Amino acid sequence: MGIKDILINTISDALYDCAGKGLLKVKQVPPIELEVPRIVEYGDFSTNIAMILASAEKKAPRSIADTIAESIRGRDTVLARVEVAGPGFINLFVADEYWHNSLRDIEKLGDAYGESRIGEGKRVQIEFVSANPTGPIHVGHGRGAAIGDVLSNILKAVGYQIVTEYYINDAGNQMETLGKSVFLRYMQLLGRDVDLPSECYQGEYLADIANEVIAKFGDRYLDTPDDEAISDLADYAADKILQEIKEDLQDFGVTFDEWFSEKSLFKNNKISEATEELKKKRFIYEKDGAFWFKTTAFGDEKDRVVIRANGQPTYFASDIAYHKNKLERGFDMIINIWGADHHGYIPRMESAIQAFGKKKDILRTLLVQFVNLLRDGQQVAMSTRSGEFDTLNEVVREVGKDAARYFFLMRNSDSPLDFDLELAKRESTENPVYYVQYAHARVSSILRVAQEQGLDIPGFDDIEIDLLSLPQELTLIKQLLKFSEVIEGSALSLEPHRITVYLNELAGSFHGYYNKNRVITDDHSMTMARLYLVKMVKIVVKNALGLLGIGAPERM
RNA sequence: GCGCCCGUAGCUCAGUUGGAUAGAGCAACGGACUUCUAAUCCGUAGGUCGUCCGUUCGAGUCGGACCGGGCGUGCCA
Repeated sequence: MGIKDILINTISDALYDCAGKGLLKVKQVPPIELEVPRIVEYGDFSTNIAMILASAEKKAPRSIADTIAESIRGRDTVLARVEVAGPGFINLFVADEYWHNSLRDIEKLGDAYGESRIGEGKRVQIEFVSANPTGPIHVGHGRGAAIGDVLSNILKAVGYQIVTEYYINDAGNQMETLGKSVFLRYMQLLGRDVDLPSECYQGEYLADIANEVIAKFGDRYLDTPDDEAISDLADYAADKILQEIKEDLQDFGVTFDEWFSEKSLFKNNKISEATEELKKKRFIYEKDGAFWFKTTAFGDEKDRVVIRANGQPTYFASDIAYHKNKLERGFDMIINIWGADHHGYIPRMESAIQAFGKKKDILRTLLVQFVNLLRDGQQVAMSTRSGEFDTLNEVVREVGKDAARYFFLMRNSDSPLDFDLELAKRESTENPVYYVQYAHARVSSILRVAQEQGLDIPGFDDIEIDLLSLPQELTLIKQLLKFSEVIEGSALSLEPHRITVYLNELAGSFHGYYNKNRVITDDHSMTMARLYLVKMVKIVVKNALGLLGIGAPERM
């Protein structure tokens, strides 16, 4: 049981006690809210319960608070002090002893410290990146990749069963365009005088692919019918590009459990199955020669075409079939991580989910705002079309995997991200990723020196825990013990950046403590106590960095 | 026009389910290395939380209007 639950029980018991003695009228205890006050003087936790009860009790909040506080003081609790303050807050000060003893959990759990079971083994599918195999992935995809990857780590840590998935858009118009682009490059390389129209992909990587095709198959596509050549070259290029995408992601520390092909939906008739089902359910109707999904029935602003007048299904049709497939796989939750430019599709997908008879909140969509890549203060243009872009791979090579991941994870995904390449490269105090890693390296160094001096790194039972009584030490301990709660909050809100924010704070506390206090001194008992504390810091920093997929270096 | 996201210190951003005196980093200024890692720390300065109304004991947080920025608003993907 966490400290919050313990305290909620305490308060609840006190309320019943007061009611029993006739001091309060309350019959049913309302939900008790516990907050962590911003100001240390207001205690470790604070409750507004007296203010909530005021109107029902017809008494001043402060007088109710006094009554409750008195009752709490009379009980055997983990509290050192209970105070009534302000308009009627009850401030609770947890005894140092409780915090000290809780360190044992960190030691005992080690690598598993921070994990929990709130996910109850529920099955969650999380789809991210899903970039079209028409070009290398760029930094925008990188942000989605980092967020999706870390989110899945976090959800696993709190007890969900996770399947990560990449949806490959290997069908539809963009494949045609890809094939055509490669074909034209191919012809150019073989000396034919053809232009590459602006609607084609312009990137140089397509010339590389065309060169490969020449090396493998010579000029044979000059004599095959255009349709066939384009189709073959599209397949060839898409495979090749997808391989490169996989490699880029791997270098970035991101792998997927499943690679789901859009083409497979067509092959297995899944598109027509899905649309037929919706027709039967009367969610699809015909108008102007096309078939429309009645998304307005679920609150969308207008109905959407699923099959064009020319008989071709739209991208939306594939997505409906894909999500139907996700539902059939029986997940308890489906998470989509999309670029913010796709926000208009959320009502559409929610409509599809509901049309298949599920609640729309089984689907949770995370919108990731754009990355502004800066180099020397200048914004770098990103467009696959124009051929000018900064690929994820280039960024990872330039700043390293750790810095890239950390930068992508620093901010709420709701906010656009300024990614300054120069800053991320700098090995200095301005660069936040080093700040955190340095904390880990420092702890490691202390432990190393201790061992070199023949000291055994102590366990809980080897030390006098009371010696850790400095305010800075208690702050540090409380922060360490907050870790599980941070992970849970991060999981429930789908906000991985909370981990980076937490890590930054924790590293700050540690650096401050380190600079003011020596761990290894002539005082053997104190040395052992502090070595223990520092070891706990190491565990938490390492676990947190592990969730982020960032290295925890022993030395820097 | 309509829809979604954002607006907090000079800059980049945190801010849990509404709580008491709004936080951090960078930049600026001033300090701390015969010491377990100075990739660090300490201090100073910096704010009408875009504006206005509302909800309430209490609003950066909830609601409405407006202003500013981003992105959507295809029988493209």
